[in-house]
Amino acid sequence: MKSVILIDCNNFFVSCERVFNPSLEGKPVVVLSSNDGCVVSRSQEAKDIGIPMGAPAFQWEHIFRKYNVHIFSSHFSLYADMSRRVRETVRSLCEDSEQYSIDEFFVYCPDDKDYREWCHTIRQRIMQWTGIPTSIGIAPTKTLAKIANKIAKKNKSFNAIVDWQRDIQDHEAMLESIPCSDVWGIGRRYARFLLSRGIENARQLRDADEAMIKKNLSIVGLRICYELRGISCISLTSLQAARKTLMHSRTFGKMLTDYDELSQAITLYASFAAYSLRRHRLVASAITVFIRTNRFRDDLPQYFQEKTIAIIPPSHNTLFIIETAQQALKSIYKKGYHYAKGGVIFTGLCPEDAAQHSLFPSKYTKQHYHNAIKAMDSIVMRYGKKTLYPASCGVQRRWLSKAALCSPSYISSFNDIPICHAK
DNA sequence: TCTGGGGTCCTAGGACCC
DNA sequence: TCTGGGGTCCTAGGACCC
Repeated sequence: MKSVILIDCNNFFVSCERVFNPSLEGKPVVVLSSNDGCVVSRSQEAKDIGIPMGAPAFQWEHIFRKYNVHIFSSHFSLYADMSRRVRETVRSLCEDSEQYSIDEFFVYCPDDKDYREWCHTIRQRIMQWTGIPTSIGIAPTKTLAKIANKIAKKNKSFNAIVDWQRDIQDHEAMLESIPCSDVWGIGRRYARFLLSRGIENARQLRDADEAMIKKNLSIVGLRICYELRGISCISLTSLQAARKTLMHSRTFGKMLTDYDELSQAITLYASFAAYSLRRHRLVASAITVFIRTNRFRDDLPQYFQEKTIAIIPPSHNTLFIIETAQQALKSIYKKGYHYAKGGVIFTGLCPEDAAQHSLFPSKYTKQHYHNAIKAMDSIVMRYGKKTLYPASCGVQRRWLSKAALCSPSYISSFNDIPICHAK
């Protein structure tokens, strides 16, 4: 039987902060979502205090103070770069690997050997080359590898590596101890449904009636049952699938009522997203703009609306895209609401060199527009995002998201490079 | 006062075609 | 009075993930 190995970075965002600030070791640390809203990463010490995932920061402030919790805003460019370093390290050791998320990697092994020694080497090298601690699960299927990984994280006696076949003696008892909601692919809705049918744990889910599962949890649920039995249904996709959507959205730093301010925000997001398209060498064939009020404020009238407009011909030209985005916003904006969040979503992505040309080209397909965008990008690349931007993005930007507690740009800004003092 | 952002996959149903 | 059937494509909505 073949094996799947899941390498998972421990408390990834917190671990990234610790690499550059070792004094945080052993202390409770949390990283907040953008706009400093919710807790999205916790050190073990923070978990031990009882701070849950997703905790709204403002509700937990007194706990943060009481236990002297170190708090950081999300620093995504830093985490993305650290993720790239871990990926390169994994690739240096594993031929067949797949990056599943920013902090997880599946590795495929051709036969059923004892991989523990090798996994120790992988952990050690990732730690040595990147400073990021990891946990590893080994099993016949991805779903079981996820479970093995979870056991490795929870139970320190395994030394961070668990082989489902070799290290777990009583598989029935182990599966019975795992609630359905802890199984990969079973979310809140499905867990509630399963519970209503008397299916409480992974063992019962594994043995559940197939027709009933397929009918209510679709083919996805049935695959999970098979995977729990050790029959692999979720294959390893070592080739990076083409991206299908690209989105940029933010909660505003304050609620907006004014159309001009809202338009500035949407324009800025659209220009960031267009830049992202160009970096990925993609063009989009449609843009969706959405705006919404604060869903937690039931004392205020609620409004959510979105509008999709085709981009013909498909483009990544910032000027064309912001013109289209503004047109979309105009059609959905309603006066009198307090807007809390907005964004743009690109769909119908295709590689820039494979895009369909239009019979009636827009003015933006002309060469001097390409040249202008190219010049803008090179200035931004060299001097940073804040040096040059369309005037319609606004200058004051009182609506910008909060990120008050962001760590320095250790690896992307010369001014922030850490300095070591030898004694 | 303050509650994230960015993705994927599956299904049902309608439009359309022959 | 009698009014096909099967296939594909697209989209919206719902579920999930980290």
